[in-house]
Amino acid sequence: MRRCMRLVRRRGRSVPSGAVSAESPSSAKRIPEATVVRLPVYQRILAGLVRNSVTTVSSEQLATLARVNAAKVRKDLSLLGSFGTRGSGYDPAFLIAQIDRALGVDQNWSVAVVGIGNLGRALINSQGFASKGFEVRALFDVDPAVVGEELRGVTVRHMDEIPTLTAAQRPDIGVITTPGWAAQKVADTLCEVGVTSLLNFAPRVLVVPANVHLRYVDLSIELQVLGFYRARNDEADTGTASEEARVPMIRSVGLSASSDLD
Amino acid sequence: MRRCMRLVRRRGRSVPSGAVSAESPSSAKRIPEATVVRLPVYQRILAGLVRNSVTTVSSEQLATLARVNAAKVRKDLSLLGSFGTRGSGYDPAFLIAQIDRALGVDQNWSVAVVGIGNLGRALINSQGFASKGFEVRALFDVDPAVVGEELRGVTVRHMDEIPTLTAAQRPDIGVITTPGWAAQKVADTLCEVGVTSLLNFAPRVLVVPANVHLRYVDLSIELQVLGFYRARNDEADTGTASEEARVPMIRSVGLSASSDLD
DNA sequence: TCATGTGAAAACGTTCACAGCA
DNA sequence: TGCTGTGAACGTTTTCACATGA
Repeated sequence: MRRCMRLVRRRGRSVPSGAVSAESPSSAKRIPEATVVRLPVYQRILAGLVRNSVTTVSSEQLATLARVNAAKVRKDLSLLGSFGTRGSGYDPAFLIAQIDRALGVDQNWSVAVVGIGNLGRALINSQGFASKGFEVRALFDVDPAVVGEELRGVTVRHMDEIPTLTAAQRPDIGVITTPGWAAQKVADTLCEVGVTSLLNFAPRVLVVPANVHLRYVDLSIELQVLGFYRARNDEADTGTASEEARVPMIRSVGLSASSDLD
Repeated sequence: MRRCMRLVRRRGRSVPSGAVSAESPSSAKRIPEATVVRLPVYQRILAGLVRNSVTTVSSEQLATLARVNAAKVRKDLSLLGSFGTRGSGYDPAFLIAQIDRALGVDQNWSVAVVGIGNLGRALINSQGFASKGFEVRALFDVDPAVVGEELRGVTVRHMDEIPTLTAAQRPDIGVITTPGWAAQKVADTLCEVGVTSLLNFAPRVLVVPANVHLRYVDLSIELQVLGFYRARNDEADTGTASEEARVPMIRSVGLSASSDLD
């Protein structure tokens, strides 16, 4: 069972200690996925600060707002570069620009949504897509009642047309919002035309080529996870603590403990 | 043969005294969150096997279907107990029952959805809720055009009615599908009536009491993460490997490496 | 003085490798 | 023989603690 071992890992990760590459400032260090997931959160918070004309923010403040540990914020941000000022903090507007660059937001990705049911429609209309950097450029379904419909200026086409997409028309990101039973076929089709980033909302484990990035969003898993903790912890302390337990917003008080979950 | 039972006491948070800090009385081992998230996936796969009248499954097979490492499957399952048979494997139906129990599925949680927009409607109609163990029992919104509407047999009420819920009417899980700006207020209200499990779809970091379990589902974060990897990796290896890289569908072939990221 | 940036340590999660059992 | 269950190794992520610099 070692046939299909993936040899090509991105940049050799066993970097000798102290190997600080003195080259391009942009993608100097490897950014762990855990950090990547937090960057949009920081970004969102920073945007709020900018709207409120805040011109300086410390890692401690940012951490409080993001409900994480301050050291984590510093580590995360330091991966992008040294953008803070010792003694005072970070400039929100500048930080946003740096995070944007790291996330590739400037590239304006095109998105195709496959499966125009309730969920698909919800996503198309959601904030998430409206946000900068993402544009819904193609919609697909198989239902004759839906094909031809126009949503947000984009006409729904039949799924059979996906294979006819040219390289120029090919979306950067494919979003799968079909029923579970249809998801694998959709993924296959999208991968075949060269889509390499997929976001799957269907309750199904998908098989895709190794070069394709696949992320899952799964409502029923989230519910079941909540159910798990509900069944475990809550039975122990039901009823108590609805008063004092409220997490303090007070600055500089360590909120280290409650960072992860809760 | 376990040499020390890790009585995990770490992360002394500043919980006021009197809180029930003792370890969980119900089950033996602590189940890490990473495992909890995978359990519903296994469960779903096992259900498919049962439908196909499969009576035995090995960790290797299950791992292949779930696209994870076989050792991980065994570790995960062993946390629930020793349910396998050496030399042959696991009984899918039995395993489902065990996972169900661990997830508290037998308890039939009641769910309230707050924010009956596109997304809320999509969720209400989705498979996730239809699945066993979850029942939408209350719907809330502020829009007069929506309040009074009936969805799946449940009438939408005004959010102002949330505080009037009795303990018996209180949902086990609250789902927040409002716009971002309204989410914190909704969370506060739900927490005040004693809801201790929240699933937040609004693009906002929420502050909740320490005893409340809060999970996030955030479309724009997922898109941005995909954008990140798209911008980083893909520019490097476009064009190559579009053939050899295809993950084999062959059963029992190791897929060890490619599970997590990528 | 104050907050960043970062080695070092701790915690956590995954994978290996194999003892032990059906 | 074949597969589970699990110590131990390994890799990743978080947190600590403090040197460094504005």
